[in-house]
Amino acid sequence: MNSSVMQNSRVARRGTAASKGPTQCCNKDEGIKRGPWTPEEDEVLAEFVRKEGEGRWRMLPRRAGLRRCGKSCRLRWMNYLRPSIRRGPISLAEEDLILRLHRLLGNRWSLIAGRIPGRTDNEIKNYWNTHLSKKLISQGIDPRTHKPLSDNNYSIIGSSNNKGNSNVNRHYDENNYKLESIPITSATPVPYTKPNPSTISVLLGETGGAVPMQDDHSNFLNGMNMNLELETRSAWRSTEGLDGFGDEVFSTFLDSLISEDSFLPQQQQNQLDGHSNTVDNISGGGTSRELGFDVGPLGALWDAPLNQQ
DNA sequence: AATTTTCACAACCGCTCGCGT
DNA sequence: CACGCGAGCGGTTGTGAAAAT
Repeated sequence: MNSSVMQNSRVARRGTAASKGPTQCCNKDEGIKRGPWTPEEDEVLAEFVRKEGEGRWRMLPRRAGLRRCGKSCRLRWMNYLRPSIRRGPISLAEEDLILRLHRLLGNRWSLIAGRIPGRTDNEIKNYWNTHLSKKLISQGIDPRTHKPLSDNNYSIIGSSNNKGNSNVNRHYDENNYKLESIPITSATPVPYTKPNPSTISVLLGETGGAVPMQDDHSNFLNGMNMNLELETRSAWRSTEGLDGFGDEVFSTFLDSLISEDSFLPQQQQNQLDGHSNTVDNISGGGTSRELGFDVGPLGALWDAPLNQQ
């Protein structure tokens, strides 16, 4: 996504509200093509966007002569054709950063992607679901909460290892990581709802589902005399109508959190404490700096409360 | 060698918000 | 204020490839 404003303001907003009806641009009739894109389609789309610029996605297919819906065109461009997209495997440094940001932000993939140049939200989401969540589990860490698995009755919802059966959640056996299928009851899915800051840790709870915010974040913010509401308000500013914290403030705030300099002492402290630490175990020494980021000086907070439950 | 299962990721879907009318 | 459009987000699904049986 290349709209940082949108990235920062359009944080997770899945909700329980009634639908506005079917998406209008994606009629399944009218010969709209679906499925994988061909090189020819890619070329047409890329050429058109190069000439005309991004935007007006709904009109684009007709104007470009593509038999795709606008949404599909936009997704293809954003996730695959954009020149700024970085190809190749996720590096250890990127993985480290994803982990840190996920611990801070939860499943807000576009926000996370916004801090990792060249990577898309979709790519990061996929990488998380297929690699990182399993990696954390194998190290005894709950990928939802970034806490030790033994603390929770653990289940993963939202893992993409659900191929071919959308009505099944996969439970990881925390000892051997085998998957077992459990039927979803009507009460199982947890729709995304905007959490009240005071009830965030409740929303994080044991039923699984999308995790909007994590209470270790709140602890660490509280630990810094920074109210959880700062983060919450920043993340949900669009829905709260809050203008007290600008995007640039939140951006700076995030930058400060991925600073390595002050992160290290906490890592060492955690090791001394004999606790496992997500980043410790996984990062392999990757740094934000390796990614070419200029991060701020405040990162001491990053890891402070992880094991203080 | 054939079939089944698992994995990885591209693409889709349903939903929401901002904005213009 | 209500409505529709354009756009973006996160969860889910589809599918080809690889691995296992």
